[in-house]
Amino acid sequence: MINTAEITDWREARRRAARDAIIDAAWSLVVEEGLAGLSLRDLARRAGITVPTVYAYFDSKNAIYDAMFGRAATEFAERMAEPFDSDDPREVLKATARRFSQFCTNSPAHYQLLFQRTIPGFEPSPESYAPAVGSLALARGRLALNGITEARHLDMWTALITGLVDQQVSNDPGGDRWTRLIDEMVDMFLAHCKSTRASRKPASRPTQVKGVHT
Amino acid sequence: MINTAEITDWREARRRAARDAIIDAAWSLVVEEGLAGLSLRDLARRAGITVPTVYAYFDSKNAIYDAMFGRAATEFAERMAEPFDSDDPREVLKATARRFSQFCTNSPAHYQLLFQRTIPGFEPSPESYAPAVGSLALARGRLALNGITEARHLDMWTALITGLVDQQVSNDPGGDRWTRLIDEMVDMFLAHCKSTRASRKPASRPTQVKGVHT
DNA sequence: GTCTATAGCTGGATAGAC
DNA sequence: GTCTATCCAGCTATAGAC
Repeated sequence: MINTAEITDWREARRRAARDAIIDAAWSLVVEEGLAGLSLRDLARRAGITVPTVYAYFDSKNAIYDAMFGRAATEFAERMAEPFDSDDPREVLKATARRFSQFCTNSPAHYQLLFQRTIPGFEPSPESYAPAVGSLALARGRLALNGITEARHLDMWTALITGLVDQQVSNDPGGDRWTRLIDEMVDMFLAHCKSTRASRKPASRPTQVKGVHT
Repeated sequence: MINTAEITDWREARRRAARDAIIDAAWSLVVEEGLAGLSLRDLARRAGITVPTVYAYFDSKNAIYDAMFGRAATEFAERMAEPFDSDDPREVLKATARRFSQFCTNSPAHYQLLFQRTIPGFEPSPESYAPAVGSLALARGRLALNGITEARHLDMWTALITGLVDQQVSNDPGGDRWTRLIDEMVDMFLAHCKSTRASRKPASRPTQVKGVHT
């Protein structure tokens, strides 16, 4: 005997698989052609379907961007959550920075969609955005292991790392002119935080997280 | 008696003025609507002319981007070259960073065109790019006044400053959550360079400038 | 759900009269 | 040099048959 709930589950699984396949095609296309060059025609062709079929699964192009964002954010969170070889807090921090930069330089398109806001009308939905928040908390914890807890220093950390990545992607794509500076940057940062502990006054006004960070 | 050289000069001045007016309109439009939203129709309307007239002065849309780049690079170079109140090298460096960030946060569109490479088929011509090279030399000189001469440290400097600006523009537009960290960042950077002088081995392989930096 | 066919629009760029 | 008028390519999105 078959109940209706089973049928519903089965249908929803099929539907999700189809959606996933479309997002697969979208990412493979965007990695090759760039984020701006994504068109529904090309996407449909790559996915082996037609444009109206795409619309059977996504309401609009922005809905596709949103699903792409969610996929990328999940992959990013998983990558950053993987365990490290070392237990030394400093090494963990360096490895974190290296992972982040590797993720971004491997695919500038991922970096662009997740961390820069370059697509005109698009903002990620809270659901797609959720995994990124977890990653930020993770980074906060790894900084805390190094005795860094001030909000000001967390902002400095994100600026340091994204600055390296940004220069690398913009001015030396495929190279390592900036990424090879990661270890030195982290050492500099840790030395600074240690030396200024309780010597500078902390940031006075409350800050709010608006974007995705390491 | 009128000679032909005078007539030629006069015509060229007129032509240059007309070109300038079009670039004026282009920038005013881009500052309002964003860099990606520039269309020749809107541009012509804003400039009070028609599309074919635009083509009488520019061969293509990319030629317009190039002229916009040249204008922005010149303004940037002039701004960065203005004298400072203090003679203290450290203060000069901080003021340099503040000026840079102010220029970028005042108009993210300028920042995007000059320092990020987000427009698909566009690369600036050497002529438009020239002023930026001068600014880089200027920054190198100001770092040298602080005893910083290694190429590695110059790259760290550009990463630090653009990182702050990037986070500011992306995640707290209109605010100062990151820009207010400039002084602390510069102090951290100077302390690091001082402490590592002749203690770390210098970067081994030669580096080449591909992009515009501070 | 998937297709063919097409609407409806906006983009860059041009022809040709004046 | 400046216009009117137009071309043509690309885009997102939809109507309607199956």
